[in-house]
Amino acid sequence: MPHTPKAPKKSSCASKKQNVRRVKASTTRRQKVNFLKANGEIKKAIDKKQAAKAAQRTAVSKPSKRTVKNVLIVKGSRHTRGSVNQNGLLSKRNGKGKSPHNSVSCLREVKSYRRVVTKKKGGLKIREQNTDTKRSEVHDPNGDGQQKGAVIPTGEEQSVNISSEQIAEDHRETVVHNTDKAEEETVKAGTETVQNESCSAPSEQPNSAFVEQRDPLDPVNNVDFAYNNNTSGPTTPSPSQSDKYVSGQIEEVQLIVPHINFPDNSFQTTPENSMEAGETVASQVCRSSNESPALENIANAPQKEKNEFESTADVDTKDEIDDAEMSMKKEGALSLLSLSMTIYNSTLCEMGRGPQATASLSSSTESTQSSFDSDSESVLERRESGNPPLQIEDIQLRLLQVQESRDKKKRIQCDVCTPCLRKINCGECRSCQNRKMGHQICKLRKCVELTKKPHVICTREVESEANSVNGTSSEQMEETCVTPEEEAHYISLTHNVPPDVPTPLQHGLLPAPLEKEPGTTDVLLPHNSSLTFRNGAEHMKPNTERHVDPTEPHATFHKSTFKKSHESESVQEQTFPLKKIKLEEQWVDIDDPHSKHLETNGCYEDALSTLAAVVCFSSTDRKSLEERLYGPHSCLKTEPKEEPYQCQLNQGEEPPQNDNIALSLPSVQSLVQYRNISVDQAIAIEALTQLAASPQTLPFETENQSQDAQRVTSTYSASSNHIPLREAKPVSDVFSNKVSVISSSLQQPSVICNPLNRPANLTQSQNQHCMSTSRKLSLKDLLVASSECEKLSYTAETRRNGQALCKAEGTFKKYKHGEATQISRKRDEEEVAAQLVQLAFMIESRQMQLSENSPPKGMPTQTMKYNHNYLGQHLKKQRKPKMTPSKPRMSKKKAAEIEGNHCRIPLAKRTPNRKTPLKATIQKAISQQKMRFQHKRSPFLPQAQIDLKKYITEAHHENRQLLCYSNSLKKEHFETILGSGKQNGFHFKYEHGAQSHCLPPPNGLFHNHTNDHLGASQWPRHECEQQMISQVSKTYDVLNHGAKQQPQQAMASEPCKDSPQSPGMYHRANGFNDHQHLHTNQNGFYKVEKSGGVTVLSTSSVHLENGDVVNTGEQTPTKHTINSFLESPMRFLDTPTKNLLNTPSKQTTELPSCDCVEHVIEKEEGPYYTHLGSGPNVA
DNA sequence: TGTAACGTGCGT
DNA sequence: ACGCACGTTACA
Ligand SMILES: [Zn+2]
Ligand SMILES: [Zn+2]
Repeated sequence: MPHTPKAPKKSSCASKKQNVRRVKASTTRRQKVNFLKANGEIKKAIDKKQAAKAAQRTAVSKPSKRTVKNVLIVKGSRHTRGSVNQNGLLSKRNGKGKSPHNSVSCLREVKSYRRVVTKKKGGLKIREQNTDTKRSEVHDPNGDGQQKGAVIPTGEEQSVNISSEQIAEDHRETVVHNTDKAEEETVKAGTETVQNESCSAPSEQPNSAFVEQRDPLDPVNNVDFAYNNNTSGPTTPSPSQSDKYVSGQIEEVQLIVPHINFPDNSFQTTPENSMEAGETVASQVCRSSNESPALENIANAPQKEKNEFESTADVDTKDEIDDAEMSMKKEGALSLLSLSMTIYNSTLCEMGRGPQATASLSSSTESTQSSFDSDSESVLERRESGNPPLQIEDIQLRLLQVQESRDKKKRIQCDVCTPCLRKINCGECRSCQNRKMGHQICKLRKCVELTKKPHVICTREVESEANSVNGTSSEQMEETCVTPEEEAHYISLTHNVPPDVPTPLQHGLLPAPLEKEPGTTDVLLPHNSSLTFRNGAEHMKPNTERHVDPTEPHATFHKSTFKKSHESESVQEQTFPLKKIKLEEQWVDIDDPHSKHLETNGCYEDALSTLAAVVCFSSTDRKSLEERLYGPHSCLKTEPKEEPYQCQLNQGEEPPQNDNIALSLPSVQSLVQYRNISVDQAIAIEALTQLAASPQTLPFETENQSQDAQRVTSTYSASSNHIPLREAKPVSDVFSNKVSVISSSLQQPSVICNPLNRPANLTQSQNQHCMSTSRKLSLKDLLVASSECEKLSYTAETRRNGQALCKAEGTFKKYKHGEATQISRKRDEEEVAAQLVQLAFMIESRQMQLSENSPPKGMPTQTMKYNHNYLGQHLKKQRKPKMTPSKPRMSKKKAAEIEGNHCRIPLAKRTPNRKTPLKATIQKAISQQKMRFQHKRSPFLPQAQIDLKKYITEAHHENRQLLCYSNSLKKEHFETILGSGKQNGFHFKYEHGAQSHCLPPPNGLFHNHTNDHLGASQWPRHECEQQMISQVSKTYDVLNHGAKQQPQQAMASEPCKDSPQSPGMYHRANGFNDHQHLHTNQNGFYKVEKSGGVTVLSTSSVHLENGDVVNTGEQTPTKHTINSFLESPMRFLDTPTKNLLNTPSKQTTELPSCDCVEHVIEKEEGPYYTHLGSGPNVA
């Protein structure tokens, strides 16, 4: 007794409220209003008729609610929704679509049934009475007795009423629903109020029908059957039953449960219920044979009713029920229930009640279902099922669990995506303006994940990622970044993806060498995924499986992988959700060891060797290198290098040679001897030369190699990155952000250039080694001295390269392998040459610096980017690498001079290219064109480069300034570099996610820049300035802004010393902040481009030359600057990035006070490119 | 309990 | 698709 009233009351209350709301809304809105009104009226009428009792009101309210619900589906209170959903589920089972519609349809159907029933039965009065009594009962437990009395006469009703209040409740509910439905019907029909009543009766009708049906069958018998069935449970349901189950398992389940319960509690009633249910089932079955549609309708209707009942009964129960239903449907955990149901049904069917009852049964079933739906628990409790309860309970528990597990409930913001990161409502969007009514978060803040559909997420996410990748828009990247889950999926996908990716690019072109080894393919996979970098690197050889695991993803994943990588980075920055973390963790885990190895072991040489190997050798070599690196870390260092290299060379040469790069030992040896170069260097040189010879193949190879190298390096850097990424956030959000940004930027920009650049870088590194060796500076020494720093830098570069490669790959794939590859090849060649030269310089500079050991500052951009990851961990290390970059810049200058614009242009182009893929295809086209021009130029052979380097190196110090493409640029460089470094970092950190994407063209470039900056800082500012050529692009604004503060400070310290330019630098930086592309000098090109929201930083490492020449003494100031950058960039970035984000405008707002800057800016504005690189390009 | 936001459906 | 409105939920 008490149970019944309570539930209804609750429901009624809720329903009332809902009704009110609904009414309001409905009035304003839709047809519903009409229905509601009609319903309300009808309800009222019914209520009046039904009972003068006050309790009736409640009943009325219920019915009204119900009606509302029925109608409602329209507005549908949640409950109704839930019911609707349930209905929908049921309907879905039946094949119907959405719950609301279904519910509506169900209602209609129900109505029809009712009508039919009423017509058939003709015992409307009784039914009405029943309904009334039921209602009264609902309102008043006492009513039950009345009802019972009333019901009793009907017979079936007796069983129902008598059986228990619970049953009565169920019936009541059903009745009410029926009434409601009837009302609705009346409303719809508009004419037949009587029918409505009759309809109300119809709800009872089922009962009557049951009675009729029952008449033949004794309820007891039914009950017995039910019990038997239940107990026997196993009794195989008739095939028809199975069919039913299939069609509507949930309903059946629900029905079953109630049946079970009923039998337990009330003998007759239970039997009735069971009978009903069984009948319904049977009827359905029977009908199904005859009238499948009708059955469906019926089933739906009952379901709806059930839902309604449930809603009325208890909201909570409803929800649960809904969930349970959902779970039931999905999981089929309810199989037990279904079995019982089937049993019942079968028994019922056997009983022969079937078909007729169907209509009535449907209603009855509905009632039963509804009761069950309302709450299996509540129902159980109410009904107090004895034996069955256990099963039921189990079932319920299962259901609950399922529900819980499946709980639809609200999803929560990912807190990772850019929108989620936004904490301020725009106040302009409709959501903001209409928040009260809309209850929606600011559109700008709406989580990307939430915008996605819940279930499909994985695929969609991947797709989205892929799209984003394709789109290359920073936004997409950011968006894709994404949901942790998605990320996880992505990651997995990415892992899978990489393999795919490699196949097209790597495999297609250079596959042979890499592929030769089985692992290579796997390796490729990691390569493919920029994200995986480290993982890839690490995994590449050893952990191919890991990558393989992900194989799930498809080609599209490549993109996704890139995105993922970005995302992962970004995610990491943002504090990825667990899922993301998981994925990341994998990477990290993988990376970590590498990083450890790298760090712990002076693998630096290995890294170089690996780079060389990568460049020169096939994946196998790489693997060997990796193994060496990882396994014999210590060994890997300088001394062992040669051996491993040799081995690698031998190994690698053989396979790779086949492809393109076969390195000739004699040549290598000759190189070694002739030039006093280490074997590694010689190998690298040869590789470079070969690459130059076979540019086309090179790109792929280079890419592959670069990827590998990146992987390797990435493993180093990545490991650091991964760790930092995780930790980075806590350590410094900026760093992490930067990293992510950087990575993203790198990836995108790198897309075209990176692959080439990387190889170039690698080659450069090798060349550098050679150079260094030639210079007599042993890489080992350098490595040892600056092993960490260099490692970091290299790793960073490699990472960048890897990322870039990944991106590039992705872009290539996306765009068109052929074109991209060709271009990339040309670019690669040119870049490689330039990079080689730069590298040589870098190496030299490093050596110089190493002696000095003050490079860390130099890390600027690259270090910033990569280091960001590291930063927290390894700032110092980064600094050292910085030194190296500075050299490259010098080398670049020299190269530029020697080569002409090749290096520069390629870099510039690269950067633009990178940019282009990301943001604007136009830019890409332009850049590509430029690149093409540049590429046309023959790449520098390593030897030639070395020679050049020698000359250059000799003249470097003297010529450095000269080398500096533009003196003014130099100043700018400092500023830009500093600013860029800082800015980049900041931008990346802050903006990267949203808008700006730093596209570090060549890995080296950024590093170089950073390094240069550092080096510059270290070195005499003058030199730095000279060296530094900053191209200011709109993007610079942000960077500059970011840089402004720190750089200014740092710069102030340095530049002031060096020259008046420094102030200009500051100004510039400030000015640049607005929107400008900073282009660094030959040494390092900084290109910061902002297109819309994306900011791309392309940096060519400033050459050490400056640093080499002097700077050591002054490095400290740069350190400060660097430190300030690292530290302060966050600050700077915040505002600028925010500003940028807010106003991605390409405002060329304030040009730097310095004329130079302005000039640069002007020039740059058009092409974005740096004067050095872009100068020609732009020009 | 109140707020913010998700989920849903409908309408356009 | 987008917006609107509602109901509901998650969270504080
Ligand atoms: Zn808003
Ligand atoms: Zn989000």
